[in-house]
Amino acid sequence: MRMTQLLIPTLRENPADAEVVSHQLLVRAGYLRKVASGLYNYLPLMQRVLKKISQIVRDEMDATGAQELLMPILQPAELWKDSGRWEVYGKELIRLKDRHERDCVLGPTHEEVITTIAKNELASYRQLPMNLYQIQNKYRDETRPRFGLLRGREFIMKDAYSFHTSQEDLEREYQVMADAYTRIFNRCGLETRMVQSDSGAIGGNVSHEYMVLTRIGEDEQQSGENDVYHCSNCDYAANANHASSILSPANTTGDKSAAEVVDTPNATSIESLENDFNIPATIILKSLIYIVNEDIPVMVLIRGDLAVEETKLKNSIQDALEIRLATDEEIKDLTGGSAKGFVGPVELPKPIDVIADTSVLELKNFAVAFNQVDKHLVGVNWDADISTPKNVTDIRLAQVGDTCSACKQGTLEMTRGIEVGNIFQLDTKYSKMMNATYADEDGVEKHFVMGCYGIGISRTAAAAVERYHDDYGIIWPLAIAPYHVVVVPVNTEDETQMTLATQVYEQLQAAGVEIVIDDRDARAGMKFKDADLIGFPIRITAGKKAGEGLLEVKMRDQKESQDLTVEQILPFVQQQFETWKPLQQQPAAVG
RNA sequence: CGGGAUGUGGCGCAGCUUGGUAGCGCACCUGCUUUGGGAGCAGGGGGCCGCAGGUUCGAAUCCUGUCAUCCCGACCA
Repeated sequence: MRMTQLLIPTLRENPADAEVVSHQLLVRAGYLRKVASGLYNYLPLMQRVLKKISQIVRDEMDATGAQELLMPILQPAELWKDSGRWEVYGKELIRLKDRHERDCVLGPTHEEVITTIAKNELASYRQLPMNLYQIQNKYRDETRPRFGLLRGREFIMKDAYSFHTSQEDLEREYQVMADAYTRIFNRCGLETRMVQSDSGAIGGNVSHEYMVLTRIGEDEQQSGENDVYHCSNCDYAANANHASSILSPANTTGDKSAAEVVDTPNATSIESLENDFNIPATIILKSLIYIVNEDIPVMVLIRGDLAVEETKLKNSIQDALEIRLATDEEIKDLTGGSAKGFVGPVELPKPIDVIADTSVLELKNFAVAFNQVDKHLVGVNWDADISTPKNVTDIRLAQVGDTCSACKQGTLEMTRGIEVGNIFQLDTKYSKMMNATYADEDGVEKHFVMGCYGIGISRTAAAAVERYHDDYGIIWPLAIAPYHVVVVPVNTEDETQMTLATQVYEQLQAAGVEIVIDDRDARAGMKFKDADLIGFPIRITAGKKAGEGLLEVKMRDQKESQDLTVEQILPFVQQQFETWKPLQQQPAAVG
């Protein structure tokens, strides 16, 4: 294509409303324009990148035997009421009414629709297993869209759904998908890590996320990244909302002491107890009150130095849709006049359900508040002073340095990553809710065992920019670049340069190379700046040495350039395709 | 949904405190000179100053309301 005919509106300055690098660069380089908060026009360059990524996804999905179809964005509310998610999904679900006042939704995902297809069209075990996928726009009414394409209200996603007769077959397909995902991201040039995760609103048992690893360790500004914990010894990796760990034991030596009351004026925090009253955080029993579904109070017990992981907590409470910390007034009401910092599981006016983290069981001679302001009990022991909690589970946020719960040898480290894919074992959650069944060998109707597998197409593009850029602009991996090559005639009025540039342009184009000729009557500096900003992997310049028949070839990710003749150009470019290897990351085994 | 900020040609911003007929840089159009890292000179076009009320002889500027956008938090594929 000729640059003069392309819509590539580059900007000299960063847009004022873009915070993260991928957003800034995609707007500046002419890929993206905002329509409204969280909604974007994908300009021609962006569309080409999205098509590249989509095609890689299609190739690999098709290679596994999955079949592509397309389901509607606009869906009837009935389906969502059938699955129960009309109530569960919350405000992120975009709901609207049609002219007949019928409730509708814009699909954030398509489990309901696909399960209906299975229900209606798959009648026999002979048709199973089956894996169906689509690449489609998705809608989520984010409370706060931000980070450009990393969290929009509309995004493009590949979503696949598989149907099976058994858990074993689901697990087989799950591994097939895990391997396909690794190949997909490798081909996109992205290093990913598969991590265990919480399955959230999608539901189900086992789930993993694919994270593009970005910065390591630095405490920089957020950019749509998540914390990823991984083991220094084995290949265990998990999202913060799922990571488990083995704690270094607290001080549990010594004889049991007798409990006594101490005055702790104004000790409303763990730090205060530690600093002002010399009570180590590791022997404090921290008590928090959460309100579940705006209704039911729950007391949460955890060791003083640890933090509650709220997703884990929510998952441990049956039917919990929403949880939050109690307000000061609620604390006062529930504890008979106590206040933050002095809440405890003893001497409550009315009993409150208690959920304890596993960390509290081994506490000995510990300190605890008992709903008396400015007082704590110390030297407390389970059973002797307080009955041991019955509802004990892992609800804590893992800490860097904790012992790995998988291999029990390594320690947990943390890195940051952008989630670009996820895979779930749904089991029979949706098929049961929507009563989707098939006839098995005995003629008995059984619920489909299901899996679902997502890849954020638009998010993957943004993640690639986050991962591959420099001060001058984007550095696309060859496989997902909008064009492979840009030819820059330094001076369009110089006939020698233009002739040579045109010759190369036509030759490469004829050979199937995706190429742009920058035929704008502009200064060389501007063309170079734009080429760097846009991120063409290969730049060919027809300049000073055009008279000698030489062109300057430079790779976007390298500093040096070399001079080649017209005859040498095509072999050189073809060599780049051959030597540009997708990452050779090995697929992970699903644990 | 809580806290904070901002809305002025396509983009980035000044002007607002102290009301008086809207300005700068980039981009755009014309001409000339330039042509290897975002050129120079000359000329030119484009703005209901987010929107709606109000105060005033007069409002981008002051007041009220409203909408939108962004940041922090809560939430999250």
